[in-house]
Amino acid sequence: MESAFAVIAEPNRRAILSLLISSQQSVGEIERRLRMPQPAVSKHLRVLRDAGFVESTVDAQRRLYRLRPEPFREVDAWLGQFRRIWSAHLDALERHLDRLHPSPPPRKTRKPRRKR
Amino acid sequence: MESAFAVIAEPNRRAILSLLISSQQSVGEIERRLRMPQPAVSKHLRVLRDAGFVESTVDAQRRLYRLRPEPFREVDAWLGQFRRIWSAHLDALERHLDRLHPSPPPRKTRKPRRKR
DNA sequence: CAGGCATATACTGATATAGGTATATAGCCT
DNA sequence: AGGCTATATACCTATATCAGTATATGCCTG
Repeated sequence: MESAFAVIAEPNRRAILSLLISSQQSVGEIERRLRMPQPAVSKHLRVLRDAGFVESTVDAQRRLYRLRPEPFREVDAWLGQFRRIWSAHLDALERHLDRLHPSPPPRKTRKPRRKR
Repeated sequence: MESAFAVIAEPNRRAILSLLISSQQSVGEIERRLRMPQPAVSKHLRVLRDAGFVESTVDAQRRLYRLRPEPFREVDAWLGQFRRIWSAHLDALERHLDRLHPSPPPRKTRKPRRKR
C-alpha cells in the first residue's frame, strides 16, 4: 500500500480518520459509529497503522487508536506546491502567466494562429 | 473514479500535476519529460480532467493542459480538519487531551488498570 | 476454568484499474 | 490529396483491493 495518498483514497479510511479527530477510539466504537463490520474496521486500521496515520495502545482486550501527524504532513507538503494556484482567484492571472511562459512556445509558426 | 483523493493516489498523475505547476504543457511534452508512453499520458489526463484537476485548450493538433484549482481546494479542506493535530509538536499535549477525553472512558473498572 | 467479549487474521470472490499494444481521429504541410 | 504529427480510444491482461464470512487469539469475569 505504501503511499499516504493511496491510503486516504479509501472513503472508509477517511471516515475513520475523521472520527479519531475528537479523541482516540476503540475498534468497537468505530465499528458502531460508522456502522461498519468489525473485520473491515480492523483491516482498515491495519492499513492506517502501517502507513503511520494511527497508533494504538492496548487497554485490556481492546485497542485504542489515535492519530499520528506525519503522513498528514507529507500530504500537506505535496499539496503545498499547488497552493499558489488556488490561494487567490488568480485564475485569470494564472492563465495570463501561462501565456507568457508556455514551456516551449506553442510552436514555430507562420501566422500567429491561436485557436481558442 | 470520482473522488479527488483517488485521482491523486496514482503516482504518475501526481507527477503530471507537479509538472503542470510551472506552466501549461502539451501531451507530447509531458510524454517526453516523464518518459511515459503517450497513451498512458492521455489516459491519466483524461482522469485528471474528469476530476477537474486540469483543463485543456486546443492548439492546432495539440492540446495544452493546465491546472485548475477546485479539487486541490477540496483535498486541502479535508486535510484542514487535521491541521491542529500536527501543526505544533503537540504530540504530548494531544496525548494528554486524549487521556482527559477518551470517548467513552476506557471502561468502568475496578482498579485503575492502564496497560501501557 | 469456562464462557464471553474484543480484535485480528485467513480465505474467497468480485471489481476496478494500470499498463501495453494497436488503431482511430484530426489537423497540418507540401 | 497524401503523408506526417499529435492525441485519443479500444481492447486485453495482470494485479490489487474491497467486501464478506469464518475462524483464531487473547484477556477478562464469574
